[in-house]
Amino acid sequence: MTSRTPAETARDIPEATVARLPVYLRALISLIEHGISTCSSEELARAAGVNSAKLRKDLSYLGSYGTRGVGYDVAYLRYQIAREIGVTQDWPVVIVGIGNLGHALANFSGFRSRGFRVVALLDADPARQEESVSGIRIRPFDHLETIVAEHSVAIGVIATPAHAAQDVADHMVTSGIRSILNFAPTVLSVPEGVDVRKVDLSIELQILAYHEQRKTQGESA
Amino acid sequence: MTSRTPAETARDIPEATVARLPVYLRALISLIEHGISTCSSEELARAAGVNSAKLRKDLSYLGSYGTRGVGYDVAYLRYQIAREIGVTQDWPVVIVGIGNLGHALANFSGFRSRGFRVVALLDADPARQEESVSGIRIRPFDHLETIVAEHSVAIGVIATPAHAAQDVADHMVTSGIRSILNFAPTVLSVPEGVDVRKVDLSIELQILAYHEQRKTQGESA
DNA sequence: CTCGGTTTGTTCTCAGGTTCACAAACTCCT
DNA sequence: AGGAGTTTGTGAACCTGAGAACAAACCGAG
Repeated sequence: MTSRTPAETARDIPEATVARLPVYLRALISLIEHGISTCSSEELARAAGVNSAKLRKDLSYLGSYGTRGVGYDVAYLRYQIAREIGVTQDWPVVIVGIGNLGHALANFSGFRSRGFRVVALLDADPARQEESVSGIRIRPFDHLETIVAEHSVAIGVIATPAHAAQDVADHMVTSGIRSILNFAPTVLSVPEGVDVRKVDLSIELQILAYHEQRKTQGESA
Repeated sequence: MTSRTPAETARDIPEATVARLPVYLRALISLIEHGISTCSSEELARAAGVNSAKLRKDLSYLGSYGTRGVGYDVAYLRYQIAREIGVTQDWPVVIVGIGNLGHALANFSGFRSRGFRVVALLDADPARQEESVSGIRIRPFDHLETIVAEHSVAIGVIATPAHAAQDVADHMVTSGIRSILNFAPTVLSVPEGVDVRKVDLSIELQILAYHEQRKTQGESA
């Protein structure tokens, strides 16, 4: 059987699996670019950096898209995962806080090619509102609500300093944004129903430092 | 009274806890800046965005640094966590790939204040080697091995395009680097004993898109 | 010194995620 | 057509992590 109607496909996929689906998607695209049209779970798993059992179990949550004894049709699986994630059409995104990091994000071509379209760059500093980055003019932060309504923006990116982040998040929520990617090194509090994901550069480094310390510990002693 | 010798303190801290220690550290620093010298697990947990039971359990892996009926001495706990993570002294770091993101990372002041010191910026493109970013000149990529040896660099950051990342990682490993923070959207393969952490902007957005899609699904139907 | 109030550290239980291992299902060759 | 060889999908065991709940330990008042 396996998912006759689209509405029945998405059931309850474990969070850990959801976090890996984009990795599989990227691996599949890479395979396509290399002209590979079929692959086994073993091959795809290697390309994605996981083991094959986990890959197969992850895919089994989406449905039964492989063929036993053969493997997976790369293009077909790619479409199915993209559909499951929801990146078959582009999502409009706004970026708030166009400092160093904001610039880098605005210029990042990967967003465009992976299902996202930057519709606006916002900054509270009037001095920055003269500039434009990769063809998009920087606009005043208080245009947020208008822009969100106009473009049906559902996803916001915060790249401001830490002290401004909570205020930006509050405005995003009142404007109707329900998914936030936060690069500011601070804990955001948002109402129920709003998703926040955090990317924190120095935390990642500190985690590495911890392990590094344990490695070198034995030697120096 | 728990952990006489330093060698006995660090035992086997769960990975999930390690990932949260930097968050606690930041919350403690914030409390210090607000002039708070003592706090309960409840207060610290709120500042860190976790629940208090989890916080207490996490801290219990490090030792017994609180006082029942009172709470935690903020400054003392801050030092203990910093020591556990290993950021009481600065770690030298090199950044390879000084494009948009590399620039942003090089300018990011948070590294400096959180236990890391950027000792070199490297790029393979000779055109970029004229520039200097936040006072550090960009040097040719093949200086890597010399720099790593000279400054005892243990941590490397990759901010190159995807196609160059594996080659950079290989060179880092041969130079003696054993911890890598990878911003390039690709899976790195490294020998045993080398840690890689990955930060992938579009994957984070895709995870948000998945949940966003599920939220809006009910409405549009 | 004792008692009430407070907060930590820890134990126990449960949920979620990973890995193993194998039956089911497919292809290809003879 | 049948059998050998592959590869998927999944049931079950195992491991890691989260949360509730409580005993142990501390403070301060009287």
